[in-house]
Amino acid sequence: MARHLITSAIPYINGIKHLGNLVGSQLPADLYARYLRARGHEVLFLCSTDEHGTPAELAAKKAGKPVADYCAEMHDVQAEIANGFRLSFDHFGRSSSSQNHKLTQHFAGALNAQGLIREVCETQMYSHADGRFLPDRYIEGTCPNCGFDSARGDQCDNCTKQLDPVDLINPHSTISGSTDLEMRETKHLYLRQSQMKDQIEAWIDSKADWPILTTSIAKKWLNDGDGLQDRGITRDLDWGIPVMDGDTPWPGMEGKVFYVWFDAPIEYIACAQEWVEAGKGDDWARWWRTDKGADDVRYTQFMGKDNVPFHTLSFPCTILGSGEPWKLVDYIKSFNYLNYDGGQFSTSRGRGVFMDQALEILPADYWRWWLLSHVPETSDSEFTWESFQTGVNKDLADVLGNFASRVTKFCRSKFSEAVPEGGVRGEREAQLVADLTAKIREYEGHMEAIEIRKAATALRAAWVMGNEYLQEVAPWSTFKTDPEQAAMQIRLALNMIRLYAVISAPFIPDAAAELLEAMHAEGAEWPEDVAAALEILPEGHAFTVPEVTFRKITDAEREEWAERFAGTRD
RNA sequence: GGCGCGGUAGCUCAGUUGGUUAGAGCGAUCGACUCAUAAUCGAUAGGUCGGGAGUUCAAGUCUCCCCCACGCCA
Repeated sequence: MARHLITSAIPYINGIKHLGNLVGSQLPADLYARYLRARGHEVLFLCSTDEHGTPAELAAKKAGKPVADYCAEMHDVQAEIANGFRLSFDHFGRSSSSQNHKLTQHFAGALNAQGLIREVCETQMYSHADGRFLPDRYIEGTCPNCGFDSARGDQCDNCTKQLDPVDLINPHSTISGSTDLEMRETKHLYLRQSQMKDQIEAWIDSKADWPILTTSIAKKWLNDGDGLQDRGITRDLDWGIPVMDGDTPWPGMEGKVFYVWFDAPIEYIACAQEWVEAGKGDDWARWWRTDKGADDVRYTQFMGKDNVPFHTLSFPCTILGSGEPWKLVDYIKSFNYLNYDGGQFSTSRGRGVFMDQALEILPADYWRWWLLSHVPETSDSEFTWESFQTGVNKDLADVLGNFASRVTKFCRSKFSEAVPEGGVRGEREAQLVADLTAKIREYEGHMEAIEIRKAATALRAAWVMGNEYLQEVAPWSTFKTDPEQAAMQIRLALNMIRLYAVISAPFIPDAAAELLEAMHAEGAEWPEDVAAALEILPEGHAFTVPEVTFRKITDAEREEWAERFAGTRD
């Protein structure tokens, strides 16, 4: 038994995420957390909402609400949807929590004490009408290069030229439309990541077992161009964590806040403090402080590839640079993107399926199974309704669900709704136990290595073994000549239903729970000994024929959904 | 333009440190069975492993060049 700290990249607050976001971090993290718990490990699985920054402010403004209220509401919405997908966070926190405020300010102070913060004076576009500095992308004007009239301050979408807001002709604020802009001087804090390049690189190099995707992105940023760059960690905004040097004011930084990328990962730690505050735990430090026991913790992070630089470079700079004994990540599992039917999911164009919509259509397990068995581990993968339909119908309805159905219904009709008595297992049964044992050990190996697709394949193969066995021993035939033989075969098959429920639970927790309930099973201990696990339901043990565990997706539904989600949400 | 991940049977993908006849699932075809959600099980299907060159006794698996897709950066 070990202790595992697991975090999923924290989703941004402004709206409901689509399936691509889900499969890229939260869902695989949940799978891993559930698996480790099932194996008896102590797990702390944390996630939060990432709430600071300009997009949140603008989304709140659009909704006509104070930003704090907006974030509180959206946090609850995201929490409810996460619950709908059965994401088993031990705590779902908020980066705007008081804990994160204090901790972020603490880290800034610690980094400053280590000489890793420098102050930089720079000029930025200020909008009088909006009463604020504008991030480059919120300024538009005519491109000096191609004449495109809606070029953004950071880049022209037409000719792709990189721009500076001052280059734009007739620049205006996209927030208010105002042209009353001026370049103003402002002071900001930079984290001197360049000082830590060697230390970070040595650390990355020591992680030979990380996914190629993770290390290749990290190394690119370490060695590209002039190497690891210092990064601004403050912004001229209202909504965020006020800049402080620990718990004392930072002269000249009044009215400024930390930039989201700085405070967001720190929320991983603050979330553990929130977890304690919420009464769910009593010692966050033993998970996060190596001087308080966290050396025994294995920390695994899950994220999409766009988040890799922050987790391999920026956040480690914060942790290591503080000079304090904070727990550093042990393994980073990163994912490629999930595309939608030939293109990208698009939040702005409403293209693809969003988390709330998915749950309106079908139960969480359908999505969990398909998404996890197609998770973009080695390269981008693609969601199509055809693939989803066949994947769900074949694997869940035909192979697993129908197995439970055929066994329980046969037993009810030939014997009763109780595990039948009599008969003795023979060679074929011993072979089945051996095969299942080998397959389940393989499954465990893939789960421990977080090879999710391979784990799904192994799990499915275990399900198939039940059907193979039934087909071969044909209890419907043996029943006619030797009912005790049939009883033994069905008794074994009934136990297999229970076994399948236990090992499948990390992927499809609701269906697993339903099957366990139908089998009137008590407990769901992991089958360390498969032979023993297949004798847990004894002769005479009553069960209930389960309802259809997985109904099939019809062609009509598939067509309707394909059209409905093609684009333009609301 | 630079960099990164890929380009393997109709589709989705596996293919360890190079080594006997390149694999799985789905789809398709044929067969078996009839307990079950018209479900299941079995067999078959011959893909120049993106293209070219090279290293090697031996390359999908290493080197170089090119093409394509996606992404990141400039």
